Order: sequence, then structure tokens, then C-alpha cells
Amino acid sequence: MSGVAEPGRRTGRRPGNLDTGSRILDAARTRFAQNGYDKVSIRSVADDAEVDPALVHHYFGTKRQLFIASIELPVDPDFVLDQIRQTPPESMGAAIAELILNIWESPQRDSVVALFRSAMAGQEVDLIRNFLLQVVLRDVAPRVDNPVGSGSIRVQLVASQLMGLLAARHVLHLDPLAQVPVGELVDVIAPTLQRYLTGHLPAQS
Amino acid sequence: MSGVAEPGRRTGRRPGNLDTGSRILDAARTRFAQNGYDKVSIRSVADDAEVDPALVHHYFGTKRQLFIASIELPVDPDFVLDQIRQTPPESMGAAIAELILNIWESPQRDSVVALFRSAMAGQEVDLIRNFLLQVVLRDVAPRVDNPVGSGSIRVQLVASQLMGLLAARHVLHLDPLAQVPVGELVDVIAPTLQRYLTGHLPAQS
DNA sequence: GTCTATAACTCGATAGAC
DNA sequence: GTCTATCGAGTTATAGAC
Repeated sequence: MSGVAEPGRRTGRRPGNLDTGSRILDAARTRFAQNGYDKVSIRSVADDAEVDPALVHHYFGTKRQLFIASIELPVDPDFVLDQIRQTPPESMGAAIAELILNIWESPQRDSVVALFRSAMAGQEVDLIRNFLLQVVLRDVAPRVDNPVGSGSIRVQLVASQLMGLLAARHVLHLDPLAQVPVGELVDVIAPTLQRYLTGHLPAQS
Repeated sequence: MSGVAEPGRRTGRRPGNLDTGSRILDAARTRFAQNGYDKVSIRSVADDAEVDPALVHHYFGTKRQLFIASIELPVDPDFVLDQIRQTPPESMGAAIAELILNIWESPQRDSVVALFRSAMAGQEVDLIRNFLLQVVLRDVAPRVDNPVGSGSIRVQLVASQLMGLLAARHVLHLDPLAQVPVGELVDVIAPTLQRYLTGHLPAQS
């Protein structure tokens, strides 16, 4: 079977090994999520992908470039933002909790966790803060800007609760919080987010 | 002036250079807070303290020991816990917010931030989770355990909001949230914590 | 495209002179 | 108590053979 080329068929190079590049990328994603940027070595990624370390450089250049490539959110921000846009302000708390918490249970979780950990470690912090401020939050803030000027604070309070949940559940793995089903957690968190967005904030009155 | 010893005075070794050990400790504290455990080298701490790197080992042993020594909370956990213990459950939200947020504005902030960043980076995570679970949270959980079994989840929800606030304000420095005076923020956060502690949690009913 | 070999560097920790 | 010198391990990244 093997080694003997049937004339006209099965000759030449075998079709890409499920693509070496994407195997590297997958390995990098989970590694970065588990250990954070600093503690991940190109060698360990190469090992996980069962690939030579030099190949990682060959495909992605420097470690930083590999990180950026691996982090690239497979979720379309516009898709998420569109759903939020179509939600009336009175029910945005539940909508956001539902959307975000479910993303964190999806395969995209590794990317998000890796991004968050890197931000906390001070790596790529500008990249992340800009993404947060200019892409995600800036879009929602004007819709909840009441009283005038409170919009940014409101959405950043929401971000703080969401980040804390990410830290507790997916980084520290606090039990039993980490074991609570998403659906229940959404119901618990939604009222908090809703109050931050449209509720009465003592300091603003 | 210099070099000439007046008889009977100013002889012998000069009084300790403000103590080499504490200079090292101070440098380590701010370094760890700014850069996290991983990115701090013993050499860099020694540079900041204007001390030979070998001296750091001489005084504190390994890097881990230096970290623990530098992290050592200047706040007595019992002091904080006592104040919480003396608060009736109905107003614990405000009490906790008041206590914790003010600690984060005190000189102890660097230690707390360093600890948090290390936890997020996966360093010393057992040490931190145990501290959190067994020292801080375990004490409060039984007092808000209603319905039975909800106590742990309740306090961990509180922890999540507090950690998120720490991340947003003191790690990511999100403006304008990072600029809000503590007093106002306490009033904003307290109701959230109170609901988590004693309020109605949809999933529990 | 893939891999070997290695340059160039940083780190923690130690031994030992002074 | 303080410093020099260095070991050994780990890293990114590159050069070049195949």
C-alpha cells in the first residue's frame, strides 16, 4: 500500500497535514489561555502541535506575532454589537449577560481568557484597552447616557462585573461559582448589569 | 570635614544604610505591583534598591520567599473580618464595599495589586485561592447561607465584582471609572454586593 | 517545507574572596 | 555584610543543510 505509487493516483505530496499552520495556532491558543503569555514558550507550543519549533517562526515570525494571530477573535464583534444594538435599553442587562457568558462557554473561551490574562499581566495592555474602550464600550455608552456624561461610567461598571466573573470562573476556578450553569448565572448577573446601565446610581443624582 | 574622626564621636560603622533589607523589600513591592511576579527579576529589584543582586538572596533566599515577604499584607485580616463580623447581614454590602475599596486607595494597594496580578498570571495561584477561600470567604459565607447551600456562591459573586473593580480601576486604569472618588463608588457598588449576599437570586428559588 | 545546530541573551542561584 | 564570578537552565531567534 504505502510507498508504492499507483500510476496516476496518490502520487506527490500528501495533502496538507490538516495544515501545519492551524495546528500551531490551535496549540498556541490553548497554551496562552492556560498559562498566560509569559509562561508560554514557542517550544511548548511546538511540542503540543507536534511540530518543530523553527516551524513556528517560519509560519508566524516572532512570539508576539504568534500571540496576536492566536488571539484574533473568531467572533465578529459586529455580530455581538448588532444584537445589543437591537435590544431596548431596559433589557440590555439580560441581553449582554446572555451573549457574553455564552461566548465564554464556547470554543472561543480560550482566546478570551488568554486576552484577559495578558491584559492583567500588563502585556499588550494598550491593544486590549483600546479594543475595550473604542470598539466595545464606546458603542453602548451613548445609549445609556442618562444623566448626560454617565454613559462611560455605566458601561465600565458593566465591564468590571464581567471581567470579575471571568477571573473568578475561568482563571481562579472558584468553586462552586465555576460550576454554576451559565443559564442560572445569567439570571443572577443580569439585574446587576441592568442597574449599572439604566438604574439609579447614587453618585449621579 | 569628611574622613577626620572627631575623637569620641562618629566613629565605627555608620548606622545602617536605612537598612538594606527594607530597601530591597520596598523595591520588590513596587516592582511586583507594576510588572507582576514573572516579569520581575531579582536583578531589577536589586538595581532599584541600589544593592548587589547577591544581597537579595542573602536577605530573603529564593525569589518566591522575596515575593511572599513583599506581599505580606500590612493589613490584619482579622481586623477587617472583625468589622464585617460586627455588621448585620442587611448592611454588609455597604460595609464590605467601604472597607475593601478604601484599602485599595491606601498604601497597601501595591501589595493587593501585585497579589491579584500574580493570581491572574497563574503564579502562586494556590496560595491566593486558599487565602481567598479559606481565610476571607469561608468566614462570611455561613452568615448569608440562605437558602442553605447558597452561601459560598453568594460570597464568590461578591468577590467577582470586587476583583473586576480592581482590574478595571487599578490594572487597566479604565477612564473615567478609575477617576471616580471612592465614596461615590462605594455607594454604587454596595447595592450590588448586598443583593448578592442577602437578595433574591433567581436560580435559587 | 522541515529540521538541526547554535548564537545571543536573561534568569535564579551559589561559591567563595574580601 | 558585601561583592565578583560563574554555573546551569531556560528562552527567542536565526542560519543553513536537506
